[in-house]
Amino acid sequence: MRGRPLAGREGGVRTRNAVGRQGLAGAVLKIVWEHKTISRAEIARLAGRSRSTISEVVADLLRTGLVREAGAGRSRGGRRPVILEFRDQAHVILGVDVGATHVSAVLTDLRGRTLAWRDRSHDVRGDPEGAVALLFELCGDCLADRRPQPDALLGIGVGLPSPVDPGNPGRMSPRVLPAWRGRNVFAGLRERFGVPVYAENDANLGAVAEQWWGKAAGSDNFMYVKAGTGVGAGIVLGGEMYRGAAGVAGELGHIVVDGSGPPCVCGSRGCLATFVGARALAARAKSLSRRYPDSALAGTEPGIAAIEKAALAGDPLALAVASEAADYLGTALAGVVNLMNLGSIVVGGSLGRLGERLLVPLRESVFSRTLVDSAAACTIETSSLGAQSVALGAATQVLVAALADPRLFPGAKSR
Amino acid sequence: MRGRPLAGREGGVRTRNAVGRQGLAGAVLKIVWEHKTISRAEIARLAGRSRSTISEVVADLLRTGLVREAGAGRSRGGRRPVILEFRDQAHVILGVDVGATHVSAVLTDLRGRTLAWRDRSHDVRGDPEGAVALLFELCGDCLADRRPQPDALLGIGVGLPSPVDPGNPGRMSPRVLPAWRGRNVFAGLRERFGVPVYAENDANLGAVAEQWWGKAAGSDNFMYVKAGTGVGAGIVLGGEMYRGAAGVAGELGHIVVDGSGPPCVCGSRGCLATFVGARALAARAKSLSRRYPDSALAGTEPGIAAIEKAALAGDPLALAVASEAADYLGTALAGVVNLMNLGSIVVGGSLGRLGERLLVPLRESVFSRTLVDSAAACTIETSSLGAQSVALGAATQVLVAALADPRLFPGAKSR
DNA sequence: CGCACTTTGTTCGGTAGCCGAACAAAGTAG
DNA sequence: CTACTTTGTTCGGCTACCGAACAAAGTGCG
Repeated sequence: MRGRPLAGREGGVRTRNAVGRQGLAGAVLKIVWEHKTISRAEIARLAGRSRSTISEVVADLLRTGLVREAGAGRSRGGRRPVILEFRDQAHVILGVDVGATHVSAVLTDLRGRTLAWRDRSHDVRGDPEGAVALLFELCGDCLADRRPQPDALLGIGVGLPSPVDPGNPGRMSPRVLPAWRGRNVFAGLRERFGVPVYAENDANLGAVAEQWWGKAAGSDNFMYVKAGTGVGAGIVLGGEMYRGAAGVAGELGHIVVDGSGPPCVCGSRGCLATFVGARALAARAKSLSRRYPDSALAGTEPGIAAIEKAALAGDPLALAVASEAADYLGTALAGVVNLMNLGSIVVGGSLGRLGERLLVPLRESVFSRTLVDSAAACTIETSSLGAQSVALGAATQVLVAALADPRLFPGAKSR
Repeated sequence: MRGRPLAGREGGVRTRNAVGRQGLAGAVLKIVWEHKTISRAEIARLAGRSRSTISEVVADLLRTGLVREAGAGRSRGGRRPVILEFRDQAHVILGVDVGATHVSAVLTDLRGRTLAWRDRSHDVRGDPEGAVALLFELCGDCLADRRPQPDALLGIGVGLPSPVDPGNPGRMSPRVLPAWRGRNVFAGLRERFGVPVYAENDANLGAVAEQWWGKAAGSDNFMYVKAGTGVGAGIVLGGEMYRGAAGVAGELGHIVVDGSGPPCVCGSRGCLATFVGARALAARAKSLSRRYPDSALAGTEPGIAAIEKAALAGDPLALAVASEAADYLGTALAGVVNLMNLGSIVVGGSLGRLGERLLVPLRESVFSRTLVDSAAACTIETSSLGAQSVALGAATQVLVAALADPRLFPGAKSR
């Protein structure tokens, strides 16, 4: 405690006056963004400030070009309000998704709309230098597609399959990308494109994407489950990303779902990962194939993509495998729902793409194991954002940062 | 979204100026409380404010009697500072613990020291009116013990074995105390003693007690496990009590630890509650008694208290039962630790009182199932606060509220 | 249609909270 | 003894915000 001066929010003290009016400006900007069009008087009511104060703040925002006046609105029994409009096209954002076997990039506007999109398979672990080059290339390609004004680029968000300390994005866990000297990559991006770079764990970004554009919109306590090669989760509590004591929260794969199940690398038995990972699904498909001789998967060595495809086509073997996985996943999620009293769960990744075919057995599994109070409060859905999910979340985290502090928008006048 | 004006904290906007300087006053008061003795200049450094501002705030606090000047401190190379001292005896607090089978009350000072203590067995569910009368009686007894100045009582905290909505303490889940008309009891307390009354769930209060006076001090992300008749948890994340989407977070008992275990009332199989609840422990002791003919428990129908007592005396049957329970509990906690990346776990209730006899198998169970990153960050302990734990936490929540807003201290001059 | 009442957005003076400079008091180090 | 620190107070000033007042522009009722 000694020697460490308070940094930022703490004990309810307002965040050191140095922030000046940026706090209120950010709140107002976010209100305008949320409503798309809104009057000054309405902002004043929503923000709990006087009209005079809001007028001043809005005058600043008009100067930045993020907000503009767009005619008169409908009267509410008196003078007609001046409608303010958030300019979604004022800036663009790059979002990058670095997976284990692919790199992709998306260019979005300030409303999460995709302006350009690139996806390329690549063995990131085997060729990390190549992955960095590819990352730069895809970013350049996306920008070339739309040729935004200079200074229109707001920032770059990067998603990584590894825990990321947001206060120290260069120092990521070396387990996944040992060859990346982190900081170099991010510093390189910053220099090449001349904008801030934000790094974050991929499951967390999936959660951000769902929170802003997907099924979790409006939910303050929810979990995004990324069920693909492995099983990870991004957890949002009280509207904020939850990272845990050491920044590695979200490891869903080692919840025990069958104490007498097969041993797991973590030292336990019957972990979720031994039933739901890509390898486990493939093995299960193989061992069940005798019972389903007509299945398209019978006699093959199916990968997770093949199982996903077959299940979507209604293949009974693939559906049986998915249904079993859903039952185990539901067992784990039921425990989480009971403990955390979540408002919603969104499932993404390969399993998430199965939609109703996953949801029916999954919901059955969860709701048969939860207490009424908690269960009534929790909705379970699959993601609708598809393969762009993580890249979209990566772009969104840049938007989040800028909406909270409008000074991050290039061209925002110093005042 | 429409029509609902922002209430309190939201989107980083400061909490409506009506708070005035109380925010800073609360922060300063808490700093003084934490340091017990401290100078104005040191407060200024810790709070990140100027010395002039802190001087003004301190002048207000001196007038309330909560803080006083206590001579000169050691020089740090210049003029000697005036030492300010928090007056722990300025006020007293009542904390009440209403359990399923007992009612207890504690009177504390502002440092969590017990000034008076009453504990009485009572069938709360069978005789709710009697429980209310007993509650009033014990509060009166505690006050009679010490006869504090009129106006010295700061408030009353009440712990209940049921979810409590802190914004609406009268409307608690009717599952536990159907006969209580909630609001009447609290309103009655408020009127009888003339102070504010705060209600909260008992496991949450156990967590508060550990956070302020126990093993979780300094931990921002931890869980308090109350393992007695049932299994519940109080969860603190980011330093704040976590309540979940509907205020019922903390239901630990229905995490699955053995998918092929016995059926549970919740609809699942092999829930933690089927292995660790009071009933499960008793049944297990009975079925194991043949193997331990020398045990004090052999041939009896042991309750949880008897098992606890025997285990503390080293009885091999009781230890075997406790050890098995620890293994199951550890299985569930390992999943939670992996998912939530907690900084520490404190175990209270009957099982917690076993100390090392529980901790050795429990830690073994958890750490053999957790990944290095998360496990390295998590300490596991048993509570050292004993039977007063919940009542102490109940008193503490009153202290927390008052430290955050010094206007709650009686006699604080208006300005 | 006219009149009373609303709502919006701006202007302007005032206030509360906080800071920084300046200062006196009281110390330490050489 | 001198130079430098640290503490705590005083005081002027800045900034964010509010509220009152007002003009502009609307609605609704008689």
